[in-house]
Amino acid sequence: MPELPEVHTILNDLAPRLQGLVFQEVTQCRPGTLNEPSTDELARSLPGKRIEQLERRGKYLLLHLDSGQTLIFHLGMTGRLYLLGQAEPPDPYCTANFVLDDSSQLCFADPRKFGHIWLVDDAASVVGKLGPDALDESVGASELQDMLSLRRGTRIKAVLLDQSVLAGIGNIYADEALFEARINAERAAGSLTPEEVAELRRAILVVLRRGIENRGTTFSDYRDGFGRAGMNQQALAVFHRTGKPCPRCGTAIKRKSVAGRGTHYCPSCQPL
DNA sequence: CTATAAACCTGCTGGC
DNA sequence: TGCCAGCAGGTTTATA
Repeated sequence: MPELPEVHTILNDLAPRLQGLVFQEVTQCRPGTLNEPSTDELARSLPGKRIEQLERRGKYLLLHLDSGQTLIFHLGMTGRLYLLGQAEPPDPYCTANFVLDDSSQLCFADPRKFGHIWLVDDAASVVGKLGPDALDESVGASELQDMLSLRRGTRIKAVLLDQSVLAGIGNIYADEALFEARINAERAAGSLTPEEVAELRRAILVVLRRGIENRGTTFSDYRDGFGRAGMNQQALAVFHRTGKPCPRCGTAIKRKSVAGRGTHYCPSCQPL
């Protein structure tokens, strides 16, 4: 599940390789991905346009073009966006292949087709509703406190997953941040003490930065901008570790559904 | 407002 | 060993 650290890793990989290149051709290898406009239309309008700058907003990757338009990718659950090596065989799940003027190929592959590609005149039409980026250091504990007070009756896990509050946190890093901050996922957002809010803000930054340092979390699908697996799955404390010992106290990690999401936690370190 | 659920999709897991 | 039902999950949309 590509979340902020995974998309950030892809951004870091692709930005130095793509900046300044011109699209030559777009081919569709597999139907079905949710493209707006269609891949056919992308194939008609992208060639000749130059990539000026790459940007990440939450889990979205933006390619700003010299036409003033923005090509935007969201990887959904199983999406990959990577540079295909020269002799590498095509990705069996490739839904769109972007050929650039240095003959490198950018492959968008997505087995479950939850991903999206947009080409828009105004990037805000896609990312305009996002809250501040979860890595934005200008968002401190007091700003987070204000956001939580607006959603004070909602469970804290649901608030963390809400991209209009903070952008970029998904199921993996929500569970990890709540563990790091020793906060139960079912707590009402408004019930957190100022100390807990400050701890949560710190924890969010810690787990996201660690995820980036480890080049993202790969359980099965995620790959970086060169098609390689990440390493952060080895650093996770609770996510996907049901029954295994809590790294802090040794208690067996539990899993339950909170806000409609599989939620992993230490029942001893994160009491309700 | 809040919350839950369904829909999208398909590889994988678990049960029989 | 093999088959199949059901789960997983980001986001949007619909319904309680």
